[in-house]
Amino acid sequence: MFKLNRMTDYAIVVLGALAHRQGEILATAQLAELTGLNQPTVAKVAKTLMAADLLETQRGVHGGYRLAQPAAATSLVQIVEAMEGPIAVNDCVDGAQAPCAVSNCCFMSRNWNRVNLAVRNALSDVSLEDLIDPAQLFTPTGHQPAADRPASAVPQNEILS
Amino acid sequence: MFKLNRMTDYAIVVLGALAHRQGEILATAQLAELTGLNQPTVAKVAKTLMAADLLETQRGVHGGYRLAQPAAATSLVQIVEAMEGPIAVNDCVDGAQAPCAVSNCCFMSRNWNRVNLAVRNALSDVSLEDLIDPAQLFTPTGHQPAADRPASAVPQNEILS
DNA sequence: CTCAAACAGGACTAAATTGGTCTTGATTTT
DNA sequence: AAAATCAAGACCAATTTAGTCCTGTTTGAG
Repeated sequence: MFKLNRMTDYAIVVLGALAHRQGEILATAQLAELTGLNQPTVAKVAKTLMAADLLETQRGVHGGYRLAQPAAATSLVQIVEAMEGPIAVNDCVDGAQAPCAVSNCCFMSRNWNRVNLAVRNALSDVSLEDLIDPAQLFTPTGHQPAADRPASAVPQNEILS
Repeated sequence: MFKLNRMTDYAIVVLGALAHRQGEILATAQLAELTGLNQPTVAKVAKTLMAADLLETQRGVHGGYRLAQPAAATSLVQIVEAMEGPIAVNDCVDGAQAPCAVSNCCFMSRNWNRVNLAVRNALSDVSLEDLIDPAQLFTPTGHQPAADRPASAVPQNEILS
């Protein structure tokens, strides 16, 4: 447990594909093909990443997405927070989405913040470039999408495996 | 996000109560009263903590639970792993519960393991004793359980807040 | 100027997970 | 023997997550 959402996994693969074709604008259909995800899923992920300014978009015919910044400049914590909201191991932590229900906040708060910061630092030390290996990624012989297998039996995130 | 389960929060409060009454054997009913949780919830949490050898039990009349080791010797990672299983930010990591679906494991595996280890270390650096403050915890004037409020509106984990 | 390709934004449904309760049985003390 | 207590697991409800779809807007090509 303590696992990232599947959508976050997808985001990393999509960003990886864009990093591999550095600077190019890729449409969701192309990204879907490169990553093995379905096009609507790619679109959803891209929308979320747009809201966090991790992607730039070009609308209209021949539109698509490209990285807003180099892969080396994008840290894992940016991606995770883009997809899942602020890192907050519980509601006692600064930045948690649900506010403390009791007005004089948790007496453990200081310690939880310490834990939270440590976790956050662990993620910020890793860049998108660190995470992907462009040489092996998104090549024809690499990974095959689960196109011919029942969708229920094979979750899409196995492409990360 | 990246949040601990509510059950893990409960576990910490229960362990905190036991740490406060160091060495004493407390029944689930007593723990429920001290923590503001319901007795069945305490029982469920205690069962899980038993399975991870974080508690010792005494059955029969005047039975109950006590810490299996001092609070300073119990790290947060032990508690989290007891309640949620091994720390695994995704399935590409050693120790993940779902195995890699592709046989030659993820090419990102090495990097994910690095991330995972960093997160795990962040949790192992904090002991149960660090986390709780016995002086303020479980005193009559401390926190009042959400007894008179509708259960649906107020999740039990606000006691951590 | 019109059409088609592509993104924007959000609503919606289904599936999976989590949280909480309950029941039945075993153990120990009085 | 009875009462108090834990053991183990089944079970349902609530929440969260994943995935799909629809309607609108923008842009380039013909």
